[in-house]
Amino acid sequence: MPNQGNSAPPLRVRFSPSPTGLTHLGSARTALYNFLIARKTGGAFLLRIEDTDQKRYDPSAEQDLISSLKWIGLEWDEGPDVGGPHKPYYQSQRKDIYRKHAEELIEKGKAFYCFCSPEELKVVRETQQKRHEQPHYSGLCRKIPPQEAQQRVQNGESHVVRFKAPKEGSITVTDLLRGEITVENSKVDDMVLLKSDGHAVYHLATMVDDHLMQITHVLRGEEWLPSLPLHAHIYEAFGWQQPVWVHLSVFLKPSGKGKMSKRDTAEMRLTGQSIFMKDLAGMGYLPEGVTNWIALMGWSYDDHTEFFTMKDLIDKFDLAKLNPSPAAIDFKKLDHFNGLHIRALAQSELAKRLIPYFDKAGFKVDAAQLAPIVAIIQTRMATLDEGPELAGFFFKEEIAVPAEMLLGKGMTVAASIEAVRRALEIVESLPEFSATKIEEPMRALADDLGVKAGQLFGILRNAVTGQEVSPPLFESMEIVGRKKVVARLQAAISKLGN
RNA sequence: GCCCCCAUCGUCUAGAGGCCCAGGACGUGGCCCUUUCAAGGCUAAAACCGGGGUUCGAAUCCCCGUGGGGGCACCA
Repeated sequence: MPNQGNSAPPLRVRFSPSPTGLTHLGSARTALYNFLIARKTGGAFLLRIEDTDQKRYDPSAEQDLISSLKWIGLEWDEGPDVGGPHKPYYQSQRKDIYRKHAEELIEKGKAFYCFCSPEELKVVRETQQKRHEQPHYSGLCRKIPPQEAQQRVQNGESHVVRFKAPKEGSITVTDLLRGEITVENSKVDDMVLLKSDGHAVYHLATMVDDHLMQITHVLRGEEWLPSLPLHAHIYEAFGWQQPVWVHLSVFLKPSGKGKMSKRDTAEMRLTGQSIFMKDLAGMGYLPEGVTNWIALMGWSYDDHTEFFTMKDLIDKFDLAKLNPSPAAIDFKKLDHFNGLHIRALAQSELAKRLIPYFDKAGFKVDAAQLAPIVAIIQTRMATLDEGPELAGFFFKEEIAVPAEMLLGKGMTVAASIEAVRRALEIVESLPEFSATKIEEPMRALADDLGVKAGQLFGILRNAVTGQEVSPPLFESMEIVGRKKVVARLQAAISKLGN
């Protein structure tokens, strides 16, 4: 659908993760969609760190988060590291703001102080569960007269602030992807807004921040859908206008059965797959490939277009084409997209990105050395770490090739030796050692020997590259260079002779 | 147990009542190209969860069932 002149108004959106572990695919996609719609509409994308749970907050997770988002090319207009008009962007530093808002709600009679201890609460919850009821707050402290509650707070009694959820009637909230959702108010619990340590809980902190930071659209995970009615009530209690709610579907494990558990992710990493951005980067996936892949899990453009650069995505992304149903992750498809983006890379760029992988495999190479090689391996890689597997032989001084690999298909030892010997003669006598100049006499040699070209080339491939599977033979020979080819063929002859 | 969401090939999806005996992509099989492996081209198999409505007509709307997913904390 082409944009008809009067495009969408600029949206203010945010990604607000809680850094408690490594950044995974699901978070990355939520961040990506937020970023895309901000850029698309010329709006703003903010990053806000939800670190009100001091027990779970992990600074290294925050580092991982920032680097993961940057890796796929996301930039934020406001956030912890770049600042902005609504700072601070750490919820732990906004404690006073939340306290003030909690008090405002108490004054309005929309919240109350609760002095129930966690132990008491636990007992109530357990009996409710035994009775097969949805666990909910008993309502005990709701009845305490405000003055008395105020007094107890002033006396230093440990307390929390709870939302006074309406108990009559029902509430209808609208989600962009799912339409109207109506829930009985009796199902909305008196959730804790402010913990006894003075920190706000998500339900308060996020609503307050989204309002204060003038967020127009909330794109968040589907796991928040059950608390949407609560959130709508909180907005109403403050008298604020709600943002547009968009709940993105969750990612399911490859089997499609449930979302990834801690154990699943651990097992997956053992098999060389991972849902963590950090791992994906190390495994040789391109940020372009990963981005393309996750963008299409839950969003689509049309029937034919599947290859997207970030620029394309910004151009084409549209909230209206979001899909509400959960999606199973498929790593085969990642490989496909990654291959597509590897092939779309300029050769010089590919060479540059390949260097660290050769390095890791123990090959000291530079971009100039890699240049001719890239040309013949570019279509042969799904991930960058396949580079050294495919082309490591170019940089080895010696290659060890077992004798049985040097035997031509259906050929005797003697015939194989003869073939290599004759090929060696050609290699040594060629005036110009280039791929095109090598091929012709080698084909003639095969004819002369009475063997198929494939039989001869097979022996030579194994002798020169040490691999059954390699880039094209003659191009490889040219790059390896005459001197080394001669040495490797001589080594093959002596190996066969023993 | 209770609440909510979702439901098209194995997977990601197109489909907003007739364009659909359902299209694309990944994966899988076959063929072509080819010195191996890829890439590329062609091709095949493969789906509207079930039942009721509404309608001249339903993959598309409604209801029920079933299945799947998510949630029920002083975590986010």
